[in-house]
Amino acid sequence: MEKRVTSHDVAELAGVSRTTVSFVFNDDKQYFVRPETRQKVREAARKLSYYPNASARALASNQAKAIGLIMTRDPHYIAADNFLPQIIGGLLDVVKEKQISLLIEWVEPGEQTHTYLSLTQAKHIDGMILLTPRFDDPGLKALEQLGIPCVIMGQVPGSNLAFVDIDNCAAAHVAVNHLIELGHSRIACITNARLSYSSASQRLLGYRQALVDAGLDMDEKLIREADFDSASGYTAMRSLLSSGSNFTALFAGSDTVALGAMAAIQEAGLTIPGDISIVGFDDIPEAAFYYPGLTSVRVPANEIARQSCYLLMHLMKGEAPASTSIMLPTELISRQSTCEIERSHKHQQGEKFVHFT
Amino acid sequence: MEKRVTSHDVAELAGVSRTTVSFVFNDDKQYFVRPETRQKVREAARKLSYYPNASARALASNQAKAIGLIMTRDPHYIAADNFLPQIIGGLLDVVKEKQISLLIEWVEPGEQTHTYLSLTQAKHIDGMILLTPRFDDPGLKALEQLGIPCVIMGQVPGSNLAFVDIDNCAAAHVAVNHLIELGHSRIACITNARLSYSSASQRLLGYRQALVDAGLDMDEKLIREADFDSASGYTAMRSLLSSGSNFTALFAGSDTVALGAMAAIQEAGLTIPGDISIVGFDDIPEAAFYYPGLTSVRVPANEIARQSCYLLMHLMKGEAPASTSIMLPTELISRQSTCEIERSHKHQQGEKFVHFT
DNA sequence: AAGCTTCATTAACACGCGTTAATAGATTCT
DNA sequence: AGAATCTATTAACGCGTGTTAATGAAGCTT
Repeated sequence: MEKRVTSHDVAELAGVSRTTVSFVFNDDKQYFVRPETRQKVREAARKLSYYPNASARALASNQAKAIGLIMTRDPHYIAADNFLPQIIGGLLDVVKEKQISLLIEWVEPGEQTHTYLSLTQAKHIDGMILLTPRFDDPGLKALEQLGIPCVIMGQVPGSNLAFVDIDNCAAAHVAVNHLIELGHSRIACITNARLSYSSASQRLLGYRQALVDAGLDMDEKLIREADFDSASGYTAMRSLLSSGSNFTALFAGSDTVALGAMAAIQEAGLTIPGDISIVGFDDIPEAAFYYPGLTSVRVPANEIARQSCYLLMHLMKGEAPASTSIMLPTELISRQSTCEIERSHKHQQGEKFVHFT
Repeated sequence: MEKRVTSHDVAELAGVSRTTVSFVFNDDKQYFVRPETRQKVREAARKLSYYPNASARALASNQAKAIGLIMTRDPHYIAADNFLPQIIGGLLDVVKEKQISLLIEWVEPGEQTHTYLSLTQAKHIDGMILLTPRFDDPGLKALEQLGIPCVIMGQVPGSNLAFVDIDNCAAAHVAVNHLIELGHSRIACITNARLSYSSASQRLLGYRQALVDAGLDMDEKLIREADFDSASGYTAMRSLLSSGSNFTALFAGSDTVALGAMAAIQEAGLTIPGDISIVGFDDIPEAAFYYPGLTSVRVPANEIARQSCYLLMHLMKGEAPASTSIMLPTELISRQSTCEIERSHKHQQGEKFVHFT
């Protein structure tokens, strides 16, 4: 069992005090260390392969140098979340640049308050990013009251916490309107999650408003709730198809759900977009490669992650950021899964498809 | 600025010493605390909403109570990794149960040794799980020498580190053999990543052996390297199609890559499996919903994650685990993307598809 | 009643580092 | 030359906890 190398050892080898070593390693501008001394310290550290102890550092400085990504859905659904890799990719980019660590945590329903407080009070992390919390999350108020640095990816009405989001309602409106402009009037909707998740209810709202604004009838029988994964989208579409209601288009709350729906449609012997046009949401990297290429609302996942991270770091520094709520733009990406309703009566076979991406 | 609540405060309120508080919070079996005293302490802690400081704890006990998931590919490709959510889901499950934290880190090529050492020596984490490191990762030797608790998801030849993996070569062999049994002899291959990743080279090896074992010709012109994402699979297939070589089946190193290839095939006006049969790898949750449903090798992602985590925790305790290398079984899941070669000459339109899942 | 054991609790030190106020040395100013 | 200023470095304390060896209390034996 080798003795651990401490700053004391480095100081000794370099012939300076521990304090100087600390100054060097923290690049303290305030206290000037002679370049020559600095060099000696660096070299001694290298020789001993010294790595400053993170816990001791955190304890002394009262900063964990870490942030947490907190997820509220349970691991089973996390596994089906095709959006997550993009988020993590974006986050990793920034935390690497800022030299801090990223913690990932899952909170059980009912345990929110405890988990949030325990994570921050225990100083495991300096701040947290909440990934799409639910409407009714009771922990949010606690976070707000205690003034804990926190950014929500998504929005929770009634909360004053900082957030980064897209305008789900408006984006859904655009998506559905696209279908309407193509001549569709019977448009089904499958949500991306249960409605206690704000993104799901917001997207549903946009769907409703688009129909209303276009003066179309709203048929509640054309609405289904899915549950994050493709399987639930598949089930929802089967239910729609067997319900007897007729429709010529679908607005899906996520690409993952849309994929399941597409499978159900094709399995039933119907064609896309010939019989049913589909618009998805998220524009995950795979959407362009689905068959047919899925028209979708591009959500700047990477940018959401990055902005959340930057915003959080501002809050952690105690700086008042320019804005505590950031809305990022979305864009409808048109591919082959949507077409004018007239075409639905034409023959669709042998059609060539061209990718837009 | 409120003063932080420490174990001292709790001790005071409960009328005991700080040591006793520590005993209570660590459920120390060795030192008996009277149930009555224990109760007093618990209540005092609750009243003050006391959360033990993680850094101080880590410093004093020399355990971070955290493990790290270390990824070697860069954020851009992490974003396209549909396998990741399953891994994270499985990991979260276990670490939650064991009451430890999960850190996620990305290491730059060239920085491996430094990053690994810094993470463990600095005691940010007690152990690490390396997600599919590359063949030539120089940091692995350092980890081995220092005896740092570490589990590899995947395999690196020449390393004695513990690992959890599937038999990539054998599984690929089975997958390709499936195509051969269906009568295919001209089978293309697109790897799931560059060959410096061991899973990619192992799967390619299985492909080669299957052809050899069946006495078929090996045509190097039918092999392409992809790069994790669907886009690279798409590009690879375009390259295959325009190369002039003819083939009636494809073995893709991952479902994500397979999806890109499928898009390229369909875009070229060819049908699956009519003109080209496809077998993927991973069996990600979406594979069943692709069009057509993708025949794939099921990799027990969740189980890999769980076993890795358990194994790592054994190593962290210093226990000698039953086995330091775990191989998990795979299974070929047959769906609609593969068929006998004879069918390729029949008319494929209007075919109904049935899902197996 | 003195000695021994068991049970419950505690005082005191250690963990490795950040940070402030103080010190010694070098330089400039009057 | 002496005082004042600046530069480079350090001694000493504190961060909040885990842990060991020691202490005291209580019960039991002889």
